[in-house]
Amino acid sequence: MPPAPVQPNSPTPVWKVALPLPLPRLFDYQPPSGVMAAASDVGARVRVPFGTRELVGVIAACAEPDSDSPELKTAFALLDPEPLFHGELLESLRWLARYTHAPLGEVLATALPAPLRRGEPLADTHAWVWQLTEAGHTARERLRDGRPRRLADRLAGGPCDEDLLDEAGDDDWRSAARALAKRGLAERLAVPAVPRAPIPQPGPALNAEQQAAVDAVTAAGDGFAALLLDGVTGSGKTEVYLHAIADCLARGRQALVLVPEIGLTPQTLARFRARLGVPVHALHSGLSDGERARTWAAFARGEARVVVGTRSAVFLPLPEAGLIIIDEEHDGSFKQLDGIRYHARDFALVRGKALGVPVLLGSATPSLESLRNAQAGRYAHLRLRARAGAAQPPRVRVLDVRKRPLEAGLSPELLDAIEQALQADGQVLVFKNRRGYAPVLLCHDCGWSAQCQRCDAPMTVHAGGRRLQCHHCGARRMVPNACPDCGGLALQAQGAGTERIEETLAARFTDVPVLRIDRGTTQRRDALEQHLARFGTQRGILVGTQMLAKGHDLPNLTMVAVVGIDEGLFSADFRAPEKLAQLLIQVAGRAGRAERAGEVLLQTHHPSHPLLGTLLAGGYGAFAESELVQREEAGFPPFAHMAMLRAEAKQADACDAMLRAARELLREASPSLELHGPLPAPMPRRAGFQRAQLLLSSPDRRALHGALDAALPAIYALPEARKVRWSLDVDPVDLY
DNA sequence: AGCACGCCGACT
DNA sequence: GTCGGCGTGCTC
Repeated sequence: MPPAPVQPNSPTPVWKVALPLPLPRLFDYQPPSGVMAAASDVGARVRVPFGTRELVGVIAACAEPDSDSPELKTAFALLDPEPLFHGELLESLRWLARYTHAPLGEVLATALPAPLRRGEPLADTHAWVWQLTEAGHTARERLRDGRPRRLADRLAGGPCDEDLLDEAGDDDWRSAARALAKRGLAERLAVPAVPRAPIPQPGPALNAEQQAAVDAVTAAGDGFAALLLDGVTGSGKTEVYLHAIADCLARGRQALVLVPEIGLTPQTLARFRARLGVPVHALHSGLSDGERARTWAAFARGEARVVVGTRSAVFLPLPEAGLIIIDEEHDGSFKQLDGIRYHARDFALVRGKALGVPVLLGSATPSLESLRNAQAGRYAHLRLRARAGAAQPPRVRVLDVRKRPLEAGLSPELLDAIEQALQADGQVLVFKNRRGYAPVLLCHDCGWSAQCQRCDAPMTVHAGGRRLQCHHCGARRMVPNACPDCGGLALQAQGAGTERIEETLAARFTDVPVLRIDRGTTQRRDALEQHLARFGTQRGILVGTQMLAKGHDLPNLTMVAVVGIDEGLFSADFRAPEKLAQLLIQVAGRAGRAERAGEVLLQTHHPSHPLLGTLLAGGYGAFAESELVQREEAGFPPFAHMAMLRAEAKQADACDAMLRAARELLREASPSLELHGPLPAPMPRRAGFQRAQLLLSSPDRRALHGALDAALPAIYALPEARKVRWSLDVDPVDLY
């Protein structure tokens, strides 16, 4: 093809390419010979030379080259005939890059499954059909009776999908098809997959509150709306989701459902699949690259209709979007803690707005951010107050353990209560937010404690007291026979983790099974389900961490005992009360879901702590209201906006120097910005690196972002910045 | 982030 | 005399 004529005096446009590098700029490339750079290329991937290596980037713009750029290199190849990113997704990702102050190339790379990031073509999602050839049509009548004849008769009416042939029941149709193909009578063709019309199955009737919630979502129809579905455990939020999705599908639209990392169970998927009557795609860390890439492609082509996925599913293209749901919207796993530090819930809202579709946020314990938005009228506040069926809310009792003798952290009263619950044929859950045998190994003679060599953190005792393990860098070693400091033999495991509680309970209650569920026993995705299924509904004791706070129903669970909450009551982190309250409500929600009323025991040294008082007297709503007042008085989110600049290096002074220089630049950019630090990180040394941080805060989000926009180019250029690894976290969740 | 270039220690 | 330590600087 001859090159298109170029306007005289107008420089030839080039591709401005976003590369997956921590560099805040685009790179200009000449298109390969015979190709003109055109605006329609924006969003397509290109393979380009970069230094001595080869990278895959995305064309972010098509324009004249920068006047000050060096001699341009030529791109190797345009990888996409049609741009991979376009329309809403590209614009939303541009917004995310601006909001997180991250390079566009890195944002676009994190939005892609690995094969696409590497430059592989968009995965094939074609369906396969079989059809008779012309020869097949004429020869059909002469075929003998048998499988090939029956298949040919079936195909005589037109091409037939392989899936439908599978469903038709003749298990051996494939060999018949091969036989026909060999004789040139039939052929296999790739055709675009077409979404099948949904065949939904009816579910239980909705109560009035559920119906009102579904109506509110459907009323939003073709426009953006944010709706907070605030419903106690067991109030039937999932039924509301299913009805809203069914309505979305009936309108021929796609639905995206985001769930927390541990919420994507085979049971959840099975329920969605059974009810919606369309293929429901799952997207989580357990899938292969190929599966993720195929799902991405199926959504990009508009073939797939429903996805239930964790955090990264928020990056799926949704050309025919109709609804976005975020289940357990308060859950911390929606925030990515490394790389591009995005919040999937917040990004989902941005996408919903850009797509013009409703976004439904569900939780029994909404985040204070979302409650504030509801209070301010930005979100519709939908409430589900009634527990489905006849289930009673659990009775909650606070156990004062001051001056009580503790055995593995369990008081005699708690052990008695467990005994009683077991005698009544119930199941008991003992919840402790600390895994391992004991959190510390201490020398009773000299006070030495086992510290990690590479982190400023004590090592946790594991394996029944025989091994030490660091939960921060993964280091492991054996427990020494004698104290390394004084040589004494008085080494003692201090405190109790799930392992030690399990040991103690198993020794005391010898006639019932004791099952421990934590990251140590339950690595694999479906292991939790398998363990709980084997445990069944017999009387017995479950010991576990966070993992047990939600998920699988335990219909015979009559008592929940929560131990070790005192750290949460007095943590320095301003979000600790919110996290603790959410955890207590979630754990308590596990008890008494069946016809028996459950019992919840909270064991604490601080029975009169206001958090417990408010939570017990007024529930999560009352807690949240009083906590919001305190956040406002203290100038914390959601009444202020924050960003955290973190630095790590082998030498502590390098971090400090970098953050001090950055602080000067930020101060120049905005005199009103609140700057705290540089301060050592809560764990000043981790995996051998010294760490420090600078906290930025402002009541005005625009002021915060303006200051960052103004100062970041200079921060990138700081000589001190090259001596450390630094990162910026907008809306950090962990300050301490 | 990679990767090359560059200038100082213990080895074939 | 070389292999290799990681400091510094650049990438269209």
